Amino acid sequence: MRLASLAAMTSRQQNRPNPARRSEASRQAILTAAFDLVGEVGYARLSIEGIAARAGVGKQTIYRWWPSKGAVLFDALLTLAAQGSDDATGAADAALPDTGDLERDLKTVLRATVEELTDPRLDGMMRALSVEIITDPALAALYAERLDGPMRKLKLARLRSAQQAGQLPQDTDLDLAVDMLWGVLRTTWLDRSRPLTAEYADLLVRTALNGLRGPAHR
Amino acid sequence: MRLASLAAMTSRQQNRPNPARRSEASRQAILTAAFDLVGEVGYARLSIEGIAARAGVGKQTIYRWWPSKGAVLFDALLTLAAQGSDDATGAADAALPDTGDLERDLKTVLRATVEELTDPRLDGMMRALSVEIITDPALAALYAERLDGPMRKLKLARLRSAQQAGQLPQDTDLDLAVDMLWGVLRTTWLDRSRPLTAEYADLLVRTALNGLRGPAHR
Amino acid sequence: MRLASLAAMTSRQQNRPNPARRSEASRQAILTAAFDLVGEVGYARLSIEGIAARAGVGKQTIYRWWPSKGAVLFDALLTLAAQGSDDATGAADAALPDTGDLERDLKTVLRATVEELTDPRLDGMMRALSVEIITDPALAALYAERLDGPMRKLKLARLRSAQQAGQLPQDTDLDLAVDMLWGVLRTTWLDRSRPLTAEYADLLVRTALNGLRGPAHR
Amino acid sequence: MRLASLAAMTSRQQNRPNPARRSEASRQAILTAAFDLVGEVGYARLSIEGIAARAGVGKQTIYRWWPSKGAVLFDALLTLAAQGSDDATGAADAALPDTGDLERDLKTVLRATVEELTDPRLDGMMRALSVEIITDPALAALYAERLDGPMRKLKLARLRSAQQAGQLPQDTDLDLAVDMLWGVLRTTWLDRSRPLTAEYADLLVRTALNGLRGPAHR
DNA sequence: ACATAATCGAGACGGTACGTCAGGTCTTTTT
DNA sequence: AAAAAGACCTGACGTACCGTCTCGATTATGT
Repeated sequence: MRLASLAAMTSRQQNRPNPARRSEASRQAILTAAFDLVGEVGYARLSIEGIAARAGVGKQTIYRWWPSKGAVLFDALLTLAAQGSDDATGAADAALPDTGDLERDLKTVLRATVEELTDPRLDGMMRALSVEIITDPALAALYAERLDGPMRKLKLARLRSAQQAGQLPQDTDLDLAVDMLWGVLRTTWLDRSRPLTAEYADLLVRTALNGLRGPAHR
Repeated sequence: MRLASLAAMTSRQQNRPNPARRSEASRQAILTAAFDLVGEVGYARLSIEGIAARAGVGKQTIYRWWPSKGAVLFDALLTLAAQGSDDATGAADAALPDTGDLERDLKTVLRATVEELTDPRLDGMMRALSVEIITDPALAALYAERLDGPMRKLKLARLRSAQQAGQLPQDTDLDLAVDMLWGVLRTTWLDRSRPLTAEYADLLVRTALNGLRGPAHR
Repeated sequence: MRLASLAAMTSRQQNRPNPARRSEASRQAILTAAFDLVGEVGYARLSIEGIAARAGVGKQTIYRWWPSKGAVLFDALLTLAAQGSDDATGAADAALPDTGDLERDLKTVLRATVEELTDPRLDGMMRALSVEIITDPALAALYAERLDGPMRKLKLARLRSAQQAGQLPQDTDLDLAVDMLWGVLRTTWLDRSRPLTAEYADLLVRTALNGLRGPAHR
Repeated sequence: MRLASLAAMTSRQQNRPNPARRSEASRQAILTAAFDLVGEVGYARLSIEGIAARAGVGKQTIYRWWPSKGAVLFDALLTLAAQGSDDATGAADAALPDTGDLERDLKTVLRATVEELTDPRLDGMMRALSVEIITDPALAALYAERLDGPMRKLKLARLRSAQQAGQLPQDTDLDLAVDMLWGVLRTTWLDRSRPLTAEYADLLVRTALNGLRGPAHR
């Protein structure tokens, strides 16, 4: 899916502005302001006016380019993720660690996720985005495609590799497997039902792999 | 925990009103209006003013007894749940089915949950409440104690019964087990990442019990 | 006019309460609270609820006996005036000073009025009552009859005495004369257009008596 | 005094809005609505919300430009007066009639004032404004400067002219003279103590000029 | 002397309006 | 032509009081 069709999904405006004349400085300022503010005041008190004021930008500049508060947030995270990836050799080549030991690799990755969710800035941002996703199916679809999708691909790739190595059965539903690992983590984080620690990540990986009935003697 | 301490957690007001003089008719009208409206207009467009108008009640009567929109929603669901339980022999005696066959029983229960989440009225209500819980830690605690807590107790009881019957290992983390069943279901529902069907429920139960590595030869 | 007919004018209630059972303590408390509060917070922020709270009285006790905020204020001033008169030999016998020298006597009385209007408590009270009178014709009539009326009688009596003594022409409109003295004073006070001083009172009396054209050579 | 300093007196807001971008249409609509409503429902039931609704304007647009209900009323009257003056040769050139006969001229003017106060719309408006002036000293000052002030100047000019013509003594306090004529009229009107007629105006002028002691033989 | 009925304090209730905040649109001026 | 600025209409917020209405808990007779 290319940018044009994405814009079609995102935008509700008739007289589409000309992206070529867009001010990159304003775009960056808005995204940064949104990210900072959601970390400072939380989702509930985040306002478009606040973002505009913080970014030193007219409100219309936001409304011109984004259809909703959630879209700005979404874009902020997307940009952030892209910048993060740029540190490495590029997003396309990114992959989860594959040492051959599935359990060890999963623990590594889930520990990293736990750490991210513990950062208060990312916590605020992710919660805000979660709210938007729950509320707005269109944004949820966008999220699934642009943010969650690429990540899920990497996860599935790692699991498929394990499947090919005979460490997972051929008939395992890999999408469900992803949910059973990262989905459970996400629920626990959203509900704050237990502290997110490395130990919890480890336990989660072990239990998901072995099942509730426990490890078989292999 | 008794009502007094619950009220202490819920209320932020100084001059606490006298619950003895509370109008039960208004309380019911507000809860019903909130439940109906969240189903009709969705969470984003739900307003206290709207609830008050629909219920034929002054705004102050809502603010007098609930600290936030989320608390009203929460109470609406709680009341609904209580009424639901009253249909049977009473909430106290409620228990999950226990035929001795854990897998079968879990499938029964998760299928029922799937059905509930498919009802558009409950869907709207639960999404609204989820948003509030994500946003407001105080409400999350209340939710954990009053709504999720009792349900979780029943789930844990069923799992413990299986543990005692030797169908689950003694060292299984039962709280994690609950998250691995219902938490995954909740994530899938929140993200709308796949259709919620009875088959999905069955697959989920099977996978969670056996683990991603698949069933062992026992 | 007796109390019964006054009550008939004042009250709008159907089931008239029994005055014999009325709590004198509450009545006093309400009147005092009203008087104190109007001095403290001014007319704009004076509320029935505030009076009730300050008086330690239920709101209904106010609504039962007075038809409006203005009526309470009016009653407070009336009671106060009555108590003031009781210090002397009684309201009925009260009279303005009559030394035979009209100008001197008028100056004495107007200086006293100036002093009263300078007291912040009476100032607040009188302003509040003025507002009510301007707004509510019924209350204005009541005021004219019960408060302004008796005072005006005394003033007219003093002027008539001067008339009989040949100090004022027979055809002088005495009501207008009263307005020309006390009415001008009231306007100046209401508008705060100049400081109210004894000198001003003197000047006013002199000018009103002699006319703008100045004293004739008699 | 220029507009800037007037605004400084009137406004209590921090982030002063930019008057250059003000909507003249909204301003007119608000003033007209206020004037009409005060005539229809009276001062007591006049509300900012009502004015906004009638004017088809957001409440904030009123709060942005006026500090209080009274200020709106005040402005409405001011605008009306300005429009009234524009019918003639302009406000600057306005002057009271000066035929050389002071008594005749004063009677003419006071009769006109009587007529104005008899118009129910102006009556309602003026009563409302009077209430605000009594209550709010800041507004009283504004009134004294912007509405009463200019009128008083004209009155004083006419009286000074009479003084120079030898029709009034040099030492007459002209401000007091104004109060003795228009102030008495105002009191009578506010209290509704007698019907306002042309005859009353004539009597008032005669009595004020000649004094209560009556005309001297000149 | 006691039953009876009304007043009392208290305050919850359905309302209206307050003054504020933000949403999303529109217009003006600057870059 | 986009951007900064911000006025505009709209709608909801949470609060303060309005005047009415129930609640027990005192009185205060009147048989």
